[in-house]
Formats: sequence, structure tokens, C-alpha cells
Amino acid sequence: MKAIFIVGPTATGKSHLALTLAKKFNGCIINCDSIQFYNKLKIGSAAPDQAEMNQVPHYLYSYVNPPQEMTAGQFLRDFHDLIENNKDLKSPLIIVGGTGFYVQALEKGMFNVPEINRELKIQIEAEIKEYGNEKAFKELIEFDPETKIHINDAYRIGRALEVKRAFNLKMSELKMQALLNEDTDNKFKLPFPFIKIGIDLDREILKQNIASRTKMMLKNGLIDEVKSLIDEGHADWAPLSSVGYFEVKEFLAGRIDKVDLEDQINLSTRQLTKKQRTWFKRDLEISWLKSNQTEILNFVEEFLQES
RNA sequence: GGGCAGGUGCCCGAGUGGCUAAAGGGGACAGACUGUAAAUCUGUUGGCUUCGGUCUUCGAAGGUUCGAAUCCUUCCCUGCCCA
Repeated sequence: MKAIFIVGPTATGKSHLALTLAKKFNGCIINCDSIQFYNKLKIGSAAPDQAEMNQVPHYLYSYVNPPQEMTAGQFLRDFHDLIENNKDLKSPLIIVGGTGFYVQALEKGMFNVPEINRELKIQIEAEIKEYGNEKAFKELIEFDPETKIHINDAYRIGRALEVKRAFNLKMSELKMQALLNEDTDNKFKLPFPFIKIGIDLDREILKQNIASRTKMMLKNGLIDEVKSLIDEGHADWAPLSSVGYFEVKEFLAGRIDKVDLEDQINLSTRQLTKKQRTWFKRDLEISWLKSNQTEILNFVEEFLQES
């Protein structure tokens, strides 16, 4: 078994490339996009359509339903379950997605943190909300003076406090343990050879792609997709605060004018691609290839021929 | 032609004599990131600098003042109202 990661900013044609490669090399496609997991978020996440899914086996797409929320850890478990138990999986696995954190999880594994009970999470969240970051941060910094978490980063402070209160462990300790004792998390690392291909476009072209993609999403019923989720009572579902969905929610709540909706989505999408670049830029093992078909095909072919 | 409001850095916008290279927001750029990650958070954002400074900047030109984005004069432009 071999794997090919296809990563990079959104709207660069990664999914299309994945399809081409999977057909050409008789492989299958695995999702590594944090929104395309969700069953009811197809339009706004630009998930592959049925026609595309029929051409090549696609895994880990559209399988999570509200109010269930995905986590990197759960995704990693789902992925391992898939590669260990699904005998139909065909090599190469083409792993596509723009979510750097999830790509990292599949590739390098995650140090294991046992499940933290819901009450504690809710309680900490409420405490931070009520007493502010400072109090929570104080608790954190006294426990873990080395922490690099910023006082304003309420989400990370909360998570670190969960781990502290539940297990009396520091995030930095866990990280260090994982680094020193490779065995503990080795089992989650991707257990076969792989390459990472990065796809990016000139910013001006990408801007145009984003614009036409947004237009298409709106035309295809993005607003209705959101509306029906809200009608079903999922307005607070976390993934609805992602790019596109958030703006539509704002529009439905009357906080964005219809005329501004499209521009807002375009803007947020561009800002997303910026962050995706920042993430992937630091991974020096990614081979950045222009969407030049032959170049990519040769590169992949060479990799697949290595024993 | 008359009245009123206004012209501020990439944009919006605060400032109405010194503490102002000028609040705040947006955008842009750069960055962090192990269970929300399309989330969350951080830094920078006039030029030069030996980092102590220094030069240019708030529609334009003049003027008052030790000192002006802030006061005065004229001019140009924008919006609304009256002719």
C-alpha cells in the first residue's frame, strides 16, 4: 500500500486532480477536508458529487451527521479503522484535503489523550465565558509556566485546562513524551510509504476560481442547505461557523445584506486560502507542483514504481 | 447663485492647538496551532536609520503661533437642502 497526499489551498483543483490520479493509477480517494466529512454540508464544502464518487471509490466523505461533530482524533481513528479493516481499499490511497491539521494527524499521528467527559468541557467553557480569559489563563500558567498558549486564545486555554483537570497533565508534557517515546504514538503514524504533493495557483487566478465557485454554490442552493439545518435545530452546530456557512447564517439572521453575501463569502474564502498556505508552507517535505498534468503524473509514477 | 455638512494613512473612521506618524475597525502581509482547525489566536502595516533619531504626511496654497490634522484667508472637490 502506498499513499499520495494532495494538499494546498482550497479552490485549486485538488479534488479534480485526485480523481485523475485515482483513475489513472487505479487507486481510491480519501477525504482529508474538515468540512467534507459532514453529510449535510455538501454544497458549501464543494464535496465531490455523486457522478464523481461513482467513478472511483471515495472514503470518509459525507458520513457525519449533525449534531455530531468531528475531531482530528476521531478522524484519525476512522482512518485507521478503514485501512485496517477494509479489504477493498486499493493502492494508492489518494488523500486529498486542505486541512493541514488533519493531514498532519494522518501522517504523523496524534499523541493520545483519553476522552474527557462532556460535563467538564461544558463547565470550563462556562467558567471562561463568565470570569474571562484572565482567570483561566492564570490557572493554566501556574500549572504550566512553559505554556505557549496566548492569553486571548480562549479555545486553547480551555482545552489545556480540560487536560489539566481531568488528568493532571500539561499539554507540553504530552508533546514532549510523544517526542521522546516514539512508540506510544508510532502506531498512529501513516504505516506505509507516501508522498505529499502541494497544489497552488497564482493568487489572481485563485481569486477568480473562488469567485466562480461561490457563485456556483449560491446557485446550487447553499442558502437552502443552511436554512434546512437551522430549521432542524442545528444553528449552533460547530461546522456551520465555517467559511460560506457562517456568512449564510449571518445573512439569514439579517446581519448581512443579500448584495454583500457573495462578496463576503469570497473574502472569507480568500482568507482561508491564505491560512492554508501558511500552514503548508512550513512543511518542507511537500513537493509543490504546478497543475501541470505530465509533471505530476511522472512524479507519481516514479513514486509508485519504487519498491 | 444661496444655506448647511464634509474632504484624515490602502479603505472606513476618531481626533478639533503640543502627550499625534495620528485612536478604533476593515483589508493586506507575516506567523502560531494535538480532539471546533473552513475553527481559534498573535504580530506588522509612511520613508530612511549607526535604532538615539530624522524626513515627508491629515483636499490645495498662503497666514497666525514657540508649536497646527486641529485656528484664520482664499481656492478646489463631494453630499444634502433652498433658488
